[in-house]
Amino acid sequence: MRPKKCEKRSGEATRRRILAAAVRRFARASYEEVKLRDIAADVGVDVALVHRSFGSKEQLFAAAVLDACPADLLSAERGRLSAVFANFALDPQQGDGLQIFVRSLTSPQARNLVRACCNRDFIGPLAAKLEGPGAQQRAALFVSCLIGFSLLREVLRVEPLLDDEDSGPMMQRLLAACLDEVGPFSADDQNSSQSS
Amino acid sequence: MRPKKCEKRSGEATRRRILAAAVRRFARASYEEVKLRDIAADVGVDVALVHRSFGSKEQLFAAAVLDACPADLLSAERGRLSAVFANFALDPQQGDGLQIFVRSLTSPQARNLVRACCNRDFIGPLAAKLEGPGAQQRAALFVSCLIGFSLLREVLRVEPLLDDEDSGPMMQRLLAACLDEVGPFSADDQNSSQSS
DNA sequence: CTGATTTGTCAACCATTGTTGATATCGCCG
DNA sequence: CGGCGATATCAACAATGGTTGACAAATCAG
Repeated sequence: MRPKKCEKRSGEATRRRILAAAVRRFARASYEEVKLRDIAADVGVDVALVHRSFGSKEQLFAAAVLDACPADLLSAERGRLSAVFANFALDPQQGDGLQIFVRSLTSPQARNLVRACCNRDFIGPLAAKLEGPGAQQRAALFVSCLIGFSLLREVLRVEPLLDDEDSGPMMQRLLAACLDEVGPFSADDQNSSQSS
Repeated sequence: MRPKKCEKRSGEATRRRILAAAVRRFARASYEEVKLRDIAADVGVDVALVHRSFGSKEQLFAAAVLDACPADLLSAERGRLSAVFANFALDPQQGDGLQIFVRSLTSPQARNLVRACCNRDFIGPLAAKLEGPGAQQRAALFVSCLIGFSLLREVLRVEPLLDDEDSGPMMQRLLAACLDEVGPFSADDQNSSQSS
């Protein structure tokens, strides 16, 4: 039987430290770039411990994604979503949640997991807050803008997007346009149905 | 010295076939996923030849990016940019140009090259077509939307974005909004053309 | 034909990296 | 103390994949 007051010596504590280090690494480099040995070095333990603590690199990555997922972002009320997300996109330090997504988007090992997270934790809840036709599509477009922006800004570091003063309002208006689809977007697609 | 009318037997021809195979591979998988041995198998030659023909994997990738860069996209006149790009984003077969970008965005070996290409071949010319303040920023935002959309649609295959009927007009309006952004995403622009 | 140059192949190298099994060490219980 | 389980280390494995050098074969000059 497992001890109840246990987890004293280390155990769960080091596991958490490993997870934290993994989140930091995965948020700053792609899946392939991150080596288990680097994470181990961050924590100060052996590679084997990192591996054994989570089973495999993929499982560690999965745990990191779940741990860093900024679920609270979506608690913002409908009218403030664009502002909240725009600020979020501008501040990479605020959370590694989006970065860990963006960095690993093109990694084959991470793709399925990232897609699931993207649907479940972003597009789904977002669409639930929107009304009107094409809620799913608009939510997905919203997320794609957010990710594209973060990608060019944080990963590629494209210069025109680095300035917060300029990018902030612009980004917010763009996101609002995705959501409020009444204005520039609506036109006449009443016929379109929300599939799936 | 090299023969003048030469390049008949193989030489340059196989080099081209290798490059074509590389473009196809790099457009469908990330830098790390693509193995030189796969490209060699596509063409029907040995790995060593692929390597020796281009010097290294990185140089081959660079050649592929340059080869696939859809520079002609920007020849569209100002009023049709959003339509042209929206259609382009919807049709992955039309060219591997955008895909090869999107796939390799997060690859460390490709990052510098991709950023350079992104600035030189997309944002720069695009900004030159825009007037008003923040042309660079709007062009960058335009490209980020395009890339984010392509990423979620083609790489991640997020469902709500897969339907051309829904995504097409939506994407076009979003891109137009990036370009026209004189005020707060002017509410009424019915000038956009529904093409194709 | 002979020899040199290009074009291509074969096998091996080498570094990287996730993974695994044997082993030591610490905390605890009887 | 002596054993037990969790914790952690070490060394080694195995597979991958880019790279390299020696060599065969085709092409062309003379």
